[in-house]
Amino acid sequence: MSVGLDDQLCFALYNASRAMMSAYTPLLAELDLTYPQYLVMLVLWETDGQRVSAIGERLALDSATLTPLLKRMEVRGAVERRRSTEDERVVEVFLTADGKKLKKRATDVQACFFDAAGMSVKDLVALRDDLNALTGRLRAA
Amino acid sequence: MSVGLDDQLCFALYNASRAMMSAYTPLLAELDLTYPQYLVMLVLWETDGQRVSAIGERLALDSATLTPLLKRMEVRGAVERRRSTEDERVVEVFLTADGKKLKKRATDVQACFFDAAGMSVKDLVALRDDLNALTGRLRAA
DNA sequence: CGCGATTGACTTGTGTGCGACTTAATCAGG
DNA sequence: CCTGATTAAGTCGCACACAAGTCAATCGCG
Repeated sequence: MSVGLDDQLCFALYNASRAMMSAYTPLLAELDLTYPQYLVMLVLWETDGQRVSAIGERLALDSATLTPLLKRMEVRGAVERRRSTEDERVVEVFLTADGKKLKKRATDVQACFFDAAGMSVKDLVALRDDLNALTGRLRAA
Repeated sequence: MSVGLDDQLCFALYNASRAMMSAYTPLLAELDLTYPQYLVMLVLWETDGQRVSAIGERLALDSATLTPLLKRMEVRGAVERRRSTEDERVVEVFLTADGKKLKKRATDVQACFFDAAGMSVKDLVALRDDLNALTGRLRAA
C-alpha cells in the first residue's frame, strides 16, 4: 500500500470538503451565516424547536461545538434558545421570524452551488450515497 | 431544488470528512501526530526540505495555518525549520531522523484505515477520483 | 544605484471541532 | 423519600482554517 499524498482517499475527502465550504461561504455570507450555522438552519427548517442534543445527533456534533455556535446564532437573530419548562436540563432551539425567512433565500444558494458543482443530478446523488455509505462504515469501525 | 439536510451533497461530504479524521485520529495519536500534521508528513516524505509556501500549495493551506502547525511539529521533533541562506524570506522544512522513521509506521496506519473503509481498491480509487474532480470544479467556479 | 512593488512568512482575530471535565436537574433503586 | 447514577448543557483547553494585516527581504524598473 502506497503512502503517497495523491493516493489518499482521506486527502481527497479533506480537500473536497474544504473546497465545498469555500464555495458556500461567500453565498452564505449574504445570509449572514457560516457553513456550520447553515447546517443547523437546515435541521431547524425541517423541524423547528429541537433540543440541542437532537440537533447534535442530526449533525454528529457535540454540545461543546453547538452551544457556542447556537449562542452566536442567537446574537445574530436567527434562532432563540429556550430552557424547557418540563425538564430544566433541556434547551430547545427555535427559529425567529428572520430565521424562517432565510429558508427561501437558501434555495438560491442551492442553485448557485449546483452550477458550481457542474454535475448531473444522477452523479451527484450517487456520489452523495457513496459518501454516506463510507461514513457509516467508518463510524461503525 | 430541495433544501433538505439529507439531500445535501455538502453535508455528506462534511460528515465523511469528519468521520475519516475521527478514524485516523487514534491511529495517528500513536505516532504523536494530528491529522493535518500527518498530511504535512506525507508531503515531506515525498520530497524533503520543501519551503512553507510549497507545502501550502500542495495541501491548499495558508501560511496562517501552516506556520503554527509546523512550529508544533518542530517542538514535537518531527521536522526542523530552517531559514534559507539564499533568500532570508524563505523557510525550508526538513524531516528529522525521527520524522523519517515514522514513514514506515504510517504504512500500518494506511492498512488499518483500509480495513475500516471496507471497500475494494477499485471503488476506493473511483471515489477518490470523483472527489478530486469535484474539488477541481469547485475551485474553478 | 535607489525606491516603490512584490513576495514569503508571520501575526491577529474569529469560528469551528472535539476530548475532558463541570454543574445542575432528573431518575431509579432501596 | 433519599441518595447515588444518569443525563443535558455548558465550560475549558488545544488545534486547526482562513481573512486580513504586518514586516522584512528581494526584485525590477528608471
